[in-house]
Amino acid sequence: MALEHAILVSLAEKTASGYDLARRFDASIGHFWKASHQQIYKVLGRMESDKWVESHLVAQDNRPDKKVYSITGEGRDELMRWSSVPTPIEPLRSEFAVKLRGTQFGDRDAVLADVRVRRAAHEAQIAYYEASAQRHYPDPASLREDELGAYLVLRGGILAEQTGMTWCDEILQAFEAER
Amino acid sequence: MALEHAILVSLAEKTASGYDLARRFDASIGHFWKASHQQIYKVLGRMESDKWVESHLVAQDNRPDKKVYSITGEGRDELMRWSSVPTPIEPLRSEFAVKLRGTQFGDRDAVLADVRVRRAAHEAQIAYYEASAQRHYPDPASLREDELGAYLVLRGGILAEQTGMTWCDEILQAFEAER
DNA sequence: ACGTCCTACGCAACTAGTTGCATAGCATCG
DNA sequence: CGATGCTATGCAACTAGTTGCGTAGGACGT
Repeated sequence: MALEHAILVSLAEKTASGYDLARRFDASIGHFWKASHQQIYKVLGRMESDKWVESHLVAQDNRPDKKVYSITGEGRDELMRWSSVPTPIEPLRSEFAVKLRGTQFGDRDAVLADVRVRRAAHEAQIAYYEASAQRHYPDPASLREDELGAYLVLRGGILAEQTGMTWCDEILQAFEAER
Repeated sequence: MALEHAILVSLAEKTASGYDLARRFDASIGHFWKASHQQIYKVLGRMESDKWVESHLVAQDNRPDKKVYSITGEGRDELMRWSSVPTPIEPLRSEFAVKLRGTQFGDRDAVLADVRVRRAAHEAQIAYYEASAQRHYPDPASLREDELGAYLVLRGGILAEQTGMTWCDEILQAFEAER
């Protein structure tokens, strides 16, 4: 269950409400672990019972009250414990790969159109990540200790997207050669 | 729901029992879409009610009977329909990325040990895929039409694993430079 | 005045997938 | 002769995550 730990990491960086977390998950951390607000609220409730986080209500002007969560000592202990357990290697899981494998039983042109769409999506995502890297870490040679993790994760995203694009190109080439 | 379609693709290639499918999912298709035998049996039941597949019992010597499934016309129609719908782009999902991001709140050396283990796993997987490619597709320049999809999927696996290894190297380098 | 969007929280019902177990015969190894 | 492991199917209970809906107030445009 990485969602709990993703939330702990996020709260260790900065306290937040469920709503704030949902927005963070739409942005930085969420590029590598998606979560809907419903899921976040549900898990936050469980984490509060487990004493990993605690909350207090904050009244706001012209806005609904919010419940701001912060990580507890036990939460930090759990983060430490979790970091020392090897992460299970998550197998690849790609519906697109299944489709590609079954192209001969389907609509070949539709699959190729799909590849082109995916290639464009990878390209856009690379541009987005590159811009983000440029903005937050203009000098990767000298990163603060607390920036290193986030930077390396961003690098992982860039590498993965570039690979996705390369794969798309290889697929298009192979199908064109075949025709 | 790609499991249904992965099963349809597999059955379109060759009829199989649930048990056979489970073993195929441990081998070829399963490298890109894992499924337990329980999940496969469950889904096969649903697919039979939906008339996408049909089964008949086959008695065997010295072995339990088996229920051999084959794809129906409706199943092939569904495969065709599915192939023409764009595949939703599946977001990255990596517990390891979450951990890397939170390294400052955890046990740095344990995380680095984890990276080394993962690097070795990627290396082994590449060797396995390369051997598989060599054995099944020794001449990629001249593939039969029905081999192309499976070959390209294998290529995708190799590319992804290589990227995983590259990422591990980058992480190790960055942490060594920092120390 | 009305519609739409944003902040903010949450429940209920569902689907997908995991974990643990049960059954049952035959093979193989020590 | 007993343990282990393979073939073969499946149920039950659980967890994680999705989809759809509800509430409630304020902002902002037309």
